[in-house]
Amino acid sequence: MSSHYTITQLAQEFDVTTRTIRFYEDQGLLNPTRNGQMRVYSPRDRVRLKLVLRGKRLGFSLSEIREMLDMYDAEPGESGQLELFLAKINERRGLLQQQRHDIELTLKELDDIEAQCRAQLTKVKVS
Amino acid sequence: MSSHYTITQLAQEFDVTTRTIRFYEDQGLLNPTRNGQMRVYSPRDRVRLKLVLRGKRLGFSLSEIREMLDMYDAEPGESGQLELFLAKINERRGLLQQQRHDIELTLKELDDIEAQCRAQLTKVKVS
DNA sequence: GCTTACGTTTACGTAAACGTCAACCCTCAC
DNA sequence: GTGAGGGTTGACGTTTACGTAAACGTAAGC
Repeated sequence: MSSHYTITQLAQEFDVTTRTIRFYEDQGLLNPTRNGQMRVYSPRDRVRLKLVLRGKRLGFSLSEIREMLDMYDAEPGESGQLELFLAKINERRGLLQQQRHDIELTLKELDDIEAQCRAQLTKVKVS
Repeated sequence: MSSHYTITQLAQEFDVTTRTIRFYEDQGLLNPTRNGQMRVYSPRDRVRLKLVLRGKRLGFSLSEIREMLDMYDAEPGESGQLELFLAKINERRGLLQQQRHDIELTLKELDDIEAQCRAQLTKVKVS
């Protein structure tokens, strides 16, 4: 639970290259401070990196991920902004639910395939 | 429930371009027959296209999707092959479960954000 | 004082997944 | 027979998400 991290620490912890981390900074996803010219990452940066990687596992593009990160630390704005923001949230929720549905379908199909496969296996072993 | 489809029919039904469909054929994901030089898609092709698009929504690459498609119509092989195949299935299942977990986390966080947002909204309206 | 290890910037390279022409072929209604 | 609306094959362009190499700074250890 350190209060700051070097780039290689983060790279090792999350199994990405330093290049990748720097690239994410270029894209405005991370904002490390500097000690001289060296990057210093705060726990907040670490969390954001974790969120970025989670987004990637879900197949979102970096710009979509940026949108989501922006949601996490959005300044509470005026009413109109908030309504619009709620809409964005719902849109993303819809996407995620669609994905979850797709996953359920695929998992079921994998079960079917495995069952057939196991049936075949015992058949082969018996013969 | 037609017995065959043209490329534009499929393109319209699934909201992709014909270019995309032809590209998937180049990648060996679809195998339409020909009437003269025109492509003719069978219901099987249609299902495969649907599976491809589902895979895309889950963020899988086309080569990963090809692997999954291969699973669907794998010839029941010999015992060793089958064991290996079962391993592949489990690997993919693991990925999907990880994704599902990621989705659950993200959905929860969206709920939190929305709650905060709504709280802010009533606050703004009251003041 | 030299190497080694880690960091930096700059910049060009690349693989994936298409988009976007161009140039061509059918065929069918007018 | 012509032109409009479908289809076809190249082939080059584009975006995203980094990889990779060059050229350099800095602090640690011998």
